[in-house]
Amino acid sequence: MLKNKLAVFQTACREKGLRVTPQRIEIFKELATASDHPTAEKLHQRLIERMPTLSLDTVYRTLGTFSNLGLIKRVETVESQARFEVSYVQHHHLICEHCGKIIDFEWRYVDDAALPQEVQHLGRFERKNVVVYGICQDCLK
Amino acid sequence: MLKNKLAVFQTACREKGLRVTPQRIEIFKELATASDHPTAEKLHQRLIERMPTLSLDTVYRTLGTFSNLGLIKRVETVESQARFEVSYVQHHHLICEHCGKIIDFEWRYVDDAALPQEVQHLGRFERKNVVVYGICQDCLK
DNA sequence: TTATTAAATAATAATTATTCCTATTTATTG
DNA sequence: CAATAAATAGGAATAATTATTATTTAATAA
Repeated sequence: MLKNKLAVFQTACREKGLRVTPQRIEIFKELATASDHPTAEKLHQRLIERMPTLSLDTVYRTLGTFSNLGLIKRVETVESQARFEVSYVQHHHLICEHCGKIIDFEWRYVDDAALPQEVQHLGRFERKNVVVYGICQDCLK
Repeated sequence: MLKNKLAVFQTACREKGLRVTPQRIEIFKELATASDHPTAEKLHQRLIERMPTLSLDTVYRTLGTFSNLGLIKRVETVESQARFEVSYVQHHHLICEHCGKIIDFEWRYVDDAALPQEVQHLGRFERKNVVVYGICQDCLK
């Protein structure tokens, strides 16, 4: 499936006039195969193993570019460090207040719901994002 | 109504063993009467008008204390600067991607909904927070 | 295939946001 | 009013992110 994602990614880059550089490919690949919603710094740490000269700035810059183009998503959290993901299906997040873990979950009930009447005239609001705080199973033990 | 909020606030402080200092009162008051979900920095700017010696650190420290005790809430955004609010009724947020404005709205439909079945065994998750991104009316013009 | 060129990168400096340190002040309690 | 633990101010430190600039490189077209 990664090959698929990569193909989609490369096509998207070309469509938007973005160059397909080795750095961009590796950053995307790393994020696409990660399931822990890593920070820019964490991604950088992982990537320099195979790309020793990759700079942290490039990771930040690239994540910013991708997220502006909608290729990846910034997960909204209450922490100071931003966390990222490559997302294909619409989903929401559980955040453990104890260990900071972020868990994806799907919730069609909300995805399909119309926003309250009074929101309609406040603007054009569409992308719904639910974040649920609590304690994860591991931390409950 | 501010008097009410202040009374509640002072009682809460005493219950939790927090001293009721002028700084804490002013910070709480400022946040309770603000409707723009200000950042720590913005609050500080407003407060030094009437409390010239108030330090930025105190604002940060105090907001942290309040939010740990549940007296105020940190609004989750995708920006680097944290934003705060005093909230009494459960509500959610619309965020304008153009100007950054945050608008509160209520959504009982979601508040009352049970989380999906499969979330049940992932831990104890309760506080639901919906953030909807879009463009506000002002920015649409 | 190679030359051209605008875009992207690496490295480092700079900036922003937030937290820490410590001496001083102050709210609470008796 | 005195004692004291908690809170504050001010500045220094750290963490997260962004900007600067010289160098490299992907894309394009000859």
